[in-house]
This record gives sequence, structure tokens and C-alpha cells, in this order.
Amino acid sequence: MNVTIRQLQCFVAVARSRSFAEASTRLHLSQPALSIAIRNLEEAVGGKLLERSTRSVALTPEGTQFLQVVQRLLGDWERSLDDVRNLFALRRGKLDIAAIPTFASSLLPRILAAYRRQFPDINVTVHDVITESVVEMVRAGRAELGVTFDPGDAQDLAFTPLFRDRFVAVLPAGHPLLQRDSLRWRDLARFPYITLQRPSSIRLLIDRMLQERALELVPTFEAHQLASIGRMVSAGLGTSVVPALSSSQMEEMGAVCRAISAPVVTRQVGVITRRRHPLSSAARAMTEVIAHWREASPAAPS
Amino acid sequence: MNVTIRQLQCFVAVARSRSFAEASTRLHLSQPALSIAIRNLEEAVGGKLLERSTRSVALTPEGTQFLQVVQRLLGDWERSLDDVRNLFALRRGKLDIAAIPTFASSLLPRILAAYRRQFPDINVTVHDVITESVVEMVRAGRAELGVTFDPGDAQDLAFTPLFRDRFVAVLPAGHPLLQRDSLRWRDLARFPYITLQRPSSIRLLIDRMLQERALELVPTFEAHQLASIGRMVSAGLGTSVVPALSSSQMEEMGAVCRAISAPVVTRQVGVITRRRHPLSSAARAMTEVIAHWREASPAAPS
DNA sequence: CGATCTTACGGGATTCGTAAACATA
DNA sequence: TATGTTTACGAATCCCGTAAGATCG
Repeated sequence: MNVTIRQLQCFVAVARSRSFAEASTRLHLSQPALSIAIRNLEEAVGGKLLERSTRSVALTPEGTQFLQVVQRLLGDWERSLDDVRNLFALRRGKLDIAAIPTFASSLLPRILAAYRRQFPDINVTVHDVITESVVEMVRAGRAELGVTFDPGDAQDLAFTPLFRDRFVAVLPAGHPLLQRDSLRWRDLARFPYITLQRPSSIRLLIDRMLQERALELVPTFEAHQLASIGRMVSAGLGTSVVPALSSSQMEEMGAVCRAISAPVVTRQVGVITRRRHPLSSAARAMTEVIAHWREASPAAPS
Repeated sequence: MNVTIRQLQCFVAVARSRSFAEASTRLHLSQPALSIAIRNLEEAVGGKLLERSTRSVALTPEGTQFLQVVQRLLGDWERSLDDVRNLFALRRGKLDIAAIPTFASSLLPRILAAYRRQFPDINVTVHDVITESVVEMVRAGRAELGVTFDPGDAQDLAFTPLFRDRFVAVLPAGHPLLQRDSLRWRDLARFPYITLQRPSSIRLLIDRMLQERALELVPTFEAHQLASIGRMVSAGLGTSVVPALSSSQMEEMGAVCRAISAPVVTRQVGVITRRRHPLSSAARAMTEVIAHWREASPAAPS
């Protein structure tokens, strides 16, 4: 004795047109089928909702009251169904992405533009935060996708590699080392060295590498932001090493970047998501846009 | 591709227990049937609502949002269904009755008591108003039932007779006419006569009768209310003629009633309802209580 | 008598339950 | 391997449409 949404729609249609015949055509249903639908509904609610003679159809008082609430319910239902369908059809929705600043300010804008072209009605929020915060936000579910370095040991996170980001030297314009196309780490040791403060993940990575190779670069200046470093370098305070992702940002500030060989230090950049937490359609679409972009430019960073 | 209320209940059950197996027992359904129900629902909304592996069931972001609205919708639906069922089962509801004051203050209270014993949760409002207002209120739908005289010519009203109400003479205690058990109209002509003011329907009925019989009763006093007449009579100001329905009221005030013969003047009292406007269950139950009461006391008024 | 709702009945689709296959921790 | 979901399939149920019947204006 289960009531069906269709039965409610039938009831509303008959109540509105005050005629079984007219309502049945409007519902694309035969008259007898409509009769039975109403009968079953009345059986389910325990009484007559419509008083019908061969020449007239009238709502009972109970039917009048029921009609009000059913109309509201059906309206709510239609709207809800539409909402969730729009969500799946990517005609609506929102997406939170956390990304390290170097990525957020270099490659991400173009990806966002492509995404927006394809899904103009999805609201994307970018959180450009430090590596640790990217991981934390994805873990907490405050961002569905995160772009950062391989977290490696995280059991609850899935990592999809995008590319390897190399470290490059940054030098002020006119610096003597710029005579050469390619530098080695030890070349930098002869000049004042500017670096990010701990506990930046970039700083940690470089320190660990230097220690392993028994190299030494004594920081003369330290800063929090890559932008600050770029300004300090271009002001001639010294040299630095930054991810290639940020080289265009550096050069905008008047500094010059050079690849470093011997050894080539890279870090794996990719997309992290929560394991056992399915993605929204909007997020899945974003991963696909990213994958497509990655495919189109395999050697992504300059 | 029609969504069923059952499917929504299935979805909520699975989402709550995060297990198809547990939900299926709770829904009194086999596991496969539940699987298929969810699959069909997902097909209808256009995407996955639940991400399921053999060891875990998790809501997708769209599923999470959908769950919220579906829970609210189902709650509203259950409540609405309960409401209308209670209405039909006479466990809730309201009923407006319009009745002429003579009936409202004499026989109606006992009927209301019987009704309330049987349906204690139905809220009954009694409108004791003059005859014309009874008809008007029923016509306007402000009262489902009306107790009054036979309206006769009304096309849009149905009249169910209850009993014939006779007119009786009212006299002060110790009045000479009280020597006799039964009076005639012309006996009253020798005494001061108190009557209701026009256009009371009682007054009109009596006037018409008197005119037809070529009798004459000149009013010495006129009043609006039967209660006033009772007081005036018991104060010895004169005699009057009132419906037998109000005789107990008269006698409470110290007046004495006597039947009038030659001729016996009666009026048909009954229940009026709107034609082509079905009654609520509460109103139908009231008509049945009234009919039952009528059957139990065929010669209702004293 | 005519328009309209209801009942009767056969066909088709949907849904259900049992049993087997499948997948992951 | 063991638990839990999905697929396969036969059976029951439900729903629909056509045709005949009933009823009120």
C-alpha cells in the first residue's frame, strides 16, 4: 500500500482541472488508469479525496487540505531533483581546490580557464596555501583536490603524479654566472645565498639534498615568500634556488633563472585526493581537464 | 524513469546505515532488490549517489547534498500522510456548525457531548446565529452543517428534516389561563401580548399564520431575544408564543408553557448542507450522531 | 441520450527473492 | 578467505490500455 509520486501528480492534476478526462490527457495516461491511481491513493490515505459524479469532480475538505501540502511537496521534489541532476550534468556546483602557490600562480590559471570554458556554471574556489595546508585541507574535506608534492606516506590520500618540477638558480641581471647556460650547485657557494625560512618544504628538500651531497650553501638572507626572494635577488642581494614553476614569476621581477645540473634536483608534483572518499562530478571533471592538459604539454614546467 | 518514494526511503536507509545488508533488513527487502532500487534511483538522477566497494559504502558529495533534501522531503511527506490519515480516522480535525439559538441552547449541547465522547480530538465550533445567518454561513462554506428551518426554495442547499417544532404559549405563574391544559390562539387575545421584533423568522411565521386564520394578536411589547421575552412574561407583563424548543429555557426563568391547539403551528427543523460540496469525515460523523440521536427520541421537543 | 467516471480483463513492464558470481580487505 | 555487493533468472506483482458497464445531468 505504498504511495507513489506519480499518484500524487495524478491527484494534483485532477484537482486542478476538476476532470479526470482532461487530467488524463495532460498526464499522458488513459482515463481508467487515472481512476485507479486515484482510487489507490485514496485507499492509502484512508478516505475519499475527490467526490466525483459523472458530471462533476469536487475536492472533499480533506482533499482540499491534502492538495495544499501535496502541491508544496511536489514542488520541492521537482526542484530537488532538478538540482541534483544539474549537479551531475555539471550545469551547477562548486569545487574547492587547494594548491601550492607556485602552481596556483603559474600553471593553474590556464587550467582554470579551460575548465571554465567547458563548465561555466561551476563555481571554483582556489586556496593557494603552503604544502602542509594543502594536505590538511584535503584531509579535512575542505578541498576535494589538492595540487602539491607527493606526500608519500599518507595512507588516507591518493596521489596522481603530474610532472617533476626542477629547481633552478635565480640570479640578478648582469650576474657573472649568467655567462654560462647551466650551473652546478657548488657554483652558487661563492655568492651570498638567499633562501626560504624553515619549515618550508622547499627549504627542507634543498637542505636534505645538500646534506646528502656534502654540499654547503650558507644562507645570507631568509624570507617567507618566493616573491620576496625574487625581489631580493633582483636587487642584487644574492642568489637563490627556486622551483622552475616559479621562474616566470622571478623573471617578471627582473631576476634571471638558469637550470642547475649536477645534480638535477626535482620534486614530484601531482594531485592528491582523499582515499575512500568519492569525488564530485565537478572534481572528476577537473581531474580530467588536468590530465588532458598534462597530456598536451608533457614537459610542463619551463 | 519515474522515481518512487520507496527508492528515496531505500537511499536514506542505506546512507544512514552505510550498509546495503543492514538497510535491506531494516526495509524488509532482499539485498539484491535494494541494490537495484539504488541503481534505478541513481539512473534517474543521472549519477552515482553512493560509492560502494565490497567493504564500505560512502556517500558521494552529490549524494550528501541529496540526502539532506530527501530526508527533509520524506519527513514532510510522512507527516502529511499522517495528518490526512488522522483526518479521515477522526483522530483530528475541526468542524463548524451553525445553529439557530433555540436549538443551540437546548438540544445541541447533548448532541455535542455524545459527539465529543466518540471523537474527543475533533474541534467543534458552534455558531449560534439567527436563521438567515445559518443559511448564509453554510452557503459561504464557513459552516459545514447548519441546523435551522427548512429553507425550502434553496437550490444549492440540501435539507434533512429532524423534527417538527411546535409553538407553545408562555404565561406567568398563576396566570388564569393556566387552569386549562391546552389553549387556543384566540385565548391569548385577551391578554397583553409580547413578541419578537421583526424580522425574526419566528415573528414572521406567526404573523403569517395569524393573518391566514384572520386572528389578531396586538403586540404590547417587543423584544429581540427569547430570553428577554421569558423574563418579561415571568415578570407578569403579558403572555407570548415561543417555539417548544425554548420552553425549558422559559421555565428556568419562572414562566410556564402550555401547548396551543386550534391550530397547531409547527415548523420543520433540520440540517442543511451545501449541495455538490462533499462533507468532511468529521461533518459526516456529526450527521450520523444527530441521526442516531433523532432515532432515539422521535418526539424530540417537549 | 450523452458525456464522464468506473469496472473487467489481457498484455507488458517492473520488482522481488533465491542462487551464483564477483570483489576487496 | 570471509564478508558484502552485484549479476542472473524465474515468479509474482503492479500498472497500463482497450472495451464494456454504470450513472448523473
